[in-house]
Amino acid sequence: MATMHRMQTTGLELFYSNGYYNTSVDDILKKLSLSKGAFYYHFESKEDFFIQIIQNLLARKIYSVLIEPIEGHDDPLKQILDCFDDALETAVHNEMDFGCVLNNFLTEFRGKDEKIMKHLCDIFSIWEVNLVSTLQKGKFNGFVDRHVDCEAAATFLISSYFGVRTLMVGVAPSARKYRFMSQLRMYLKSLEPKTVAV
Amino acid sequence: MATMHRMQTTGLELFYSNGYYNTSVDDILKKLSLSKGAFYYHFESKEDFFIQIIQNLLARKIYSVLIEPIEGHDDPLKQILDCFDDALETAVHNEMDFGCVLNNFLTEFRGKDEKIMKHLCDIFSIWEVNLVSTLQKGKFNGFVDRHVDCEAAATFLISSYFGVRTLMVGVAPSARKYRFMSQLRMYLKSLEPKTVAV
DNA sequence: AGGAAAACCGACCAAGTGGTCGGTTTAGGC
DNA sequence: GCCTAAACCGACCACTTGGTCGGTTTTCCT
Repeated sequence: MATMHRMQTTGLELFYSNGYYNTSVDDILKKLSLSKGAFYYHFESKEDFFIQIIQNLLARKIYSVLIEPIEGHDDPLKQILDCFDDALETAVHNEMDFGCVLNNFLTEFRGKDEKIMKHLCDIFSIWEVNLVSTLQKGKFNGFVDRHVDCEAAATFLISSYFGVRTLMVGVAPSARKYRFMSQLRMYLKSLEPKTVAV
Repeated sequence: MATMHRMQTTGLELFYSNGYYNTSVDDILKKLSLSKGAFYYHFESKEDFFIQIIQNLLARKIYSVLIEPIEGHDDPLKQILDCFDDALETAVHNEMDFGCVLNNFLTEFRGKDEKIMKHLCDIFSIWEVNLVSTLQKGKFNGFVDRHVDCEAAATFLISSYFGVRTLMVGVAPSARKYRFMSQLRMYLKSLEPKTVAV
């Protein structure tokens, strides 16, 4: 059981940094000093292996970093700002950053492996739905202007997050983060309820 | 010379839809009914081949779609909005859309091939610099509020564009485009000069 | 027509790929 | 101690990869 978990952890590490197709099963086994036999005893194929990683590790990661910090609080706009800020700050301090895991895998598997794509889209969908409903609740509670199109806002927020994570890899991540956050703050402000004109 | 050009064109096609590492030289040659000999007569390696594609095709494409339509006009905010709208509309109608070419390659080569990364970053940089200077000119001409941080705005715009292109692939591209554009319009509005209070 | 250079062919190579399988080690219940 | 089954080993397989090279065809200039 411990072996299985170790395989998944280093599997995700390598898949994340080298890509799925560019990481061989042997690469993972070499890093763990294990043999082919051990791998195919626990998993029936490389694809199956990756799907289990998605469900066991990726899904939890996305939830704990991008969903859980936002849902269930009163002011969604402030929560979103803080959540993005934390996530980007973590990325800045991670010298082995390769962008948003979900974004990278979505890009890599597009049109190649439908089965894997389905699982990735499921995770993405959970994030999106949560964001939309959090915004709608914020509207109900008076933290978001009632004219705001919550689905549109969620799409825009996710887009910008995916994009900035890609931009931040490598060149001046800290500066890019700072610039991004300043504009995000402006955008979020435009979602706040308009004070009634005198 | 015609052969060389055909190779680059279909090379870009396949690299774009399948990824660089997941596309073999043989794949490209099979589609063109050419042989290994022809390939290695014109190019010294797969890497060299791709670099030439970047310089000959990718650079021009990015310029004609994302740079040229924006620069040189008066109101940069309107130009950006129209430019993004056109680019996204093209993507919506392209049933073989796999996201923004530049974004995908930047993601794929990160940490793998420094030489190629350099060339990709160069193209990216040109786009970024152009966007910043266009915004600054807009500021000078009174189309952009003088308090706007142009570099931050450019980062934010590029981020959101990269991200939405990824989101639009596959699931409901048209709806996603519409939602994105509505929020982009809002954001760009917040960059307009504030009318002086009465 | 002739000849040389440019363009192209395709068999071949070493290195890797995902996956198989017969066999060995290890752990736990009796 | 014994036996079974889970866990693991590593040689092996068919196949693909990027790249080479000796040779053939095309093209074009004189």
